[in-house]
Amino acid sequence: MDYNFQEIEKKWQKEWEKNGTYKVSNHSEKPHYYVLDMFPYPSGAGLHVGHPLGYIASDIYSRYKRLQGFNVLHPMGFDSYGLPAEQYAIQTGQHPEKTTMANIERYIDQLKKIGFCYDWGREVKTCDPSFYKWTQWAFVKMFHSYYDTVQQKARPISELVAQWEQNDPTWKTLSETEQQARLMEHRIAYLADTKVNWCPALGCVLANDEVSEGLSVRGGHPVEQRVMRQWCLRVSAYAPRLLEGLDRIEWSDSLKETQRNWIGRSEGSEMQFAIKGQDAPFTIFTTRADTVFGVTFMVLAPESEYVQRVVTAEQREEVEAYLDMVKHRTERERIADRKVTGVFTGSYAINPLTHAEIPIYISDYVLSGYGTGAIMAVPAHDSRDYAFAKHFNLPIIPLIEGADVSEQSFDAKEGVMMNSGFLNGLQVKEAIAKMKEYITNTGIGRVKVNYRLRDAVFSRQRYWGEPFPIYYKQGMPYTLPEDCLPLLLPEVSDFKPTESGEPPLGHAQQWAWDEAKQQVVDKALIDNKTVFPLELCTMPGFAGSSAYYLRYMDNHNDKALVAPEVNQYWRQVDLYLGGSEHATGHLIYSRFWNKFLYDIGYICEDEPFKKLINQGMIQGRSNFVYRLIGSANTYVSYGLIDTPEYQGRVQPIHVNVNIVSNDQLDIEAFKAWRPEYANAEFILEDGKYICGWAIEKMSKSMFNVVNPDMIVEKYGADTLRLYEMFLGPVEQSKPWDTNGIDGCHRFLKKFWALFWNRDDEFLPNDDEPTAEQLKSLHKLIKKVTFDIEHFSYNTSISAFMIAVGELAQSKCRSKVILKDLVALISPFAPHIAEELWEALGEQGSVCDAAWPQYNESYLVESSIQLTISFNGKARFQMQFAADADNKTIEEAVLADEKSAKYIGDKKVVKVIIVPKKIVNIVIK
RNA sequence: GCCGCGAUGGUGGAAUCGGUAGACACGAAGGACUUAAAAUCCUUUGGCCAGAAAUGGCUGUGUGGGUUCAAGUCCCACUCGCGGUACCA
Repeated sequence: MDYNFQEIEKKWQKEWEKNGTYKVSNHSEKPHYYVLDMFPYPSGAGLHVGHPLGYIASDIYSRYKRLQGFNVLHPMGFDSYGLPAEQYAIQTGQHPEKTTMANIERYIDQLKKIGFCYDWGREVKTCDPSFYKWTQWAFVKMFHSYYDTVQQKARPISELVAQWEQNDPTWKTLSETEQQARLMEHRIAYLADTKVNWCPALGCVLANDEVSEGLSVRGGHPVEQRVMRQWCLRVSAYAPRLLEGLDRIEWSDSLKETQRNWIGRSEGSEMQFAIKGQDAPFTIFTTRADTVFGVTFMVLAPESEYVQRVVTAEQREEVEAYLDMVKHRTERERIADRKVTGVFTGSYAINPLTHAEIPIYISDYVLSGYGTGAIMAVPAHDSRDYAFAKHFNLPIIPLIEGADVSEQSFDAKEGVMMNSGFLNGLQVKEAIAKMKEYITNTGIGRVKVNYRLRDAVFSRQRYWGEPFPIYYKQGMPYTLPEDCLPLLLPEVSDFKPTESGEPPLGHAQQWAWDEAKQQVVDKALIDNKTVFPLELCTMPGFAGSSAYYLRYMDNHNDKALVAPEVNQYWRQVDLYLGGSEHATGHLIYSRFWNKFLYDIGYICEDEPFKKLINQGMIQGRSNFVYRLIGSANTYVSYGLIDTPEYQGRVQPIHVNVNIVSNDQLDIEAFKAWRPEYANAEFILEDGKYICGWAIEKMSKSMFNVVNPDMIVEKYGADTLRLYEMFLGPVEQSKPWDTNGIDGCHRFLKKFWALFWNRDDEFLPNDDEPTAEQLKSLHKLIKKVTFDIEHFSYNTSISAFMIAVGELAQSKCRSKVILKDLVALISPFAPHIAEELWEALGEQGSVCDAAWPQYNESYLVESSIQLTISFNGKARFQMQFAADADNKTIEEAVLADEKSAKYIGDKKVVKVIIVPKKIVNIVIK
């Protein structure tokens, strides 16, 4: 009987669905384990072979854990709000919901064909009202919370109000609007005028992680800086905890490092500088308190609130012109054109130590959002200050002995101080410490820790996102009552922003009345005599993805995001798989969101993802044909392009990889591919046209996209699963090359052939396996167990190939061996495993089998007789952890406890005989 | 610039704790079966050299040093590639 994968896979996928094999219960005596994939954004292009890589890896782990006896939660869902669906809607007028739902259906269809063990009953969609109700709910909670910096946690803002009512006499004198304004400065979700990344092409603001080098990550449109009134999340308050939490989770070092850099902790000092002729000083932040003696000027950020205070009448015009210029420069222009600019304010500061008068400048190299937006400039020891000083001809005072600052600054924190009063002679690090102590004692300043992490801008001027559950009264925002949630996304007449520049929801005036009145006013929870405007922005993409992992635990619950007892059972994601591109976006926001929910007591773990694996990218392998330059339609085979005849005379052109096999072009398919190639002529080598190749991103424009459906059709899901894992380590990026897939397919055929021969005879028998066969099996069990735990699936598959080869060779068909082998392979190739499990007469699904255990005693060599003959030339040296001098081998082995392993009553030590052999010696 | 990661045959990769480098697979070459093709099976396959052969020798993990009886693996310096970040004081 041949291996009919199409029939087998269809059969078992149907069986699993019918029997609810992958349904997971929230109540179980078994230990829990939660394996999660980063849920996909369902794009119109469907899945390509790169997408399932991580899903397959996590599926194998889930199935393995299940066989190990865990109750495994392994869900899938869709991140279905976002820009591409909306852009498509603007272009075509199709409702984003319609295209999104169609895309999701296609994704589910494609995913189901690969045989994942998802519990589809737990599917979530971020655009589903039953889901975004909880996104809105969390936002309302954030609105009504503040961050208590003493307790280092979020608390209800009502506590703050209570405090003020008791201790702050001015509080009661404030009007309601004034009180609201004051509270707004403390809320975790707050409305503020902030400098934002405005992308005119998208008509929308973007978060810092959505911008790269002055261009939007999606679409690559220019981004400019603008001050706008926006919703923000006080992520920065969590910076210390986001940093500290990294030490308690099992993520890759590189990812933790990326987050550490993004959070950007820096320890320094805040210091006050008096302004000549004014009473109030201003404050700067520095990490180099030791360099105060070398300060020769001060610099303010253009947006600094100090600017207006220090500008003198005669400098005003010049300053205004500069501020205007800075304002109109886009982020991209600033990055591209990094020449020194700035302007003198006319004022002078007083150096608190030398009492020298130093000029105050304004320049855009100082950022308003970091520190205090003002710096003391030490040109001798900071390269940016140095460039500025050279440009404006300001003095440069070296402070470190031996540092030559005639050509460039000396930025390193090392050397011996000079020109620095009481710091002279100290090492830089000592000087920093001493100066910190000095400024603290004298009250000039204080020690301060700064973070680079900014608050997240949370408004998007878009249609396809979660509406804010917010209405406005006298210009101040108020939340809708919780029982009005979800506030549904309305229908609109147009998905573009309104002409007045308002977000698309401005088109939904009618809805705002009908629905909101229905939901809010009718409940008489707010003044129904007045008509209140609703917030027209929607939430950003990361809103829906920030807590979705909690919703999977309890996705049908309409009373809570997740019931407390359910949350206490699953607790957190044990293993999370996804791309590292989310390092500074989703993976920060999720941690923040989770910590917030933890603070207010809704969930029991303060880190969402215990262990995280970043799967690598699957790159495309493009193929090329080489057109002879000057010819209309003649193509030269790859092997000839460097011959003298054609060298330098050909032009590579991408060709669809699906009409190329092992780099050999299917000439007829090529002619049929596009009309312009119908009359193509070829200069062949050995009668074949060979294509060149290159590794590039997998994309439509390179014609190198490979669709998993096609692979499943041709080779089966089990082959696809095996091959994706066989390509290399999960965490590594690697190119997809369909050529190699035959090897994995052949392996499954050979595996099948252990059970059935050509004459439909069932081969497994009841023979007792030999010691040799048991040893091979147990070696395999040990290896595969180890490999899965270390996500080293590719080497497991190699081990399977060897094992199956050995069995085929040895004619061993013992059911004892085969049964364990089927169980071992089942996480990798579940369909064929189910079929063979059934054929072996085993009860139930192989998904419920027990993971085979290995027995060390099968693995040990019984004993070795070691005979060493000395030929006078070779050098032998016995190396033991114990001192081996003047001992016989036996004595040395007995003495060696450091390298010893005990298996049963046998002692095994490692003996190294130089030069090359290693022998395990066993002594009873 | 700074931070992180990496570099092994024609290709993807293996070598898990410093111990026979190149497992496993693809591709290639040769052969068997076949009218033929597909499928399947067998042999060879890092490079160089010697040998009729069995086999033996040399060389070899980006470059240059070092530690060690022993280095792809550890240390130092460098080159190249990938990813992140960028006036963060």
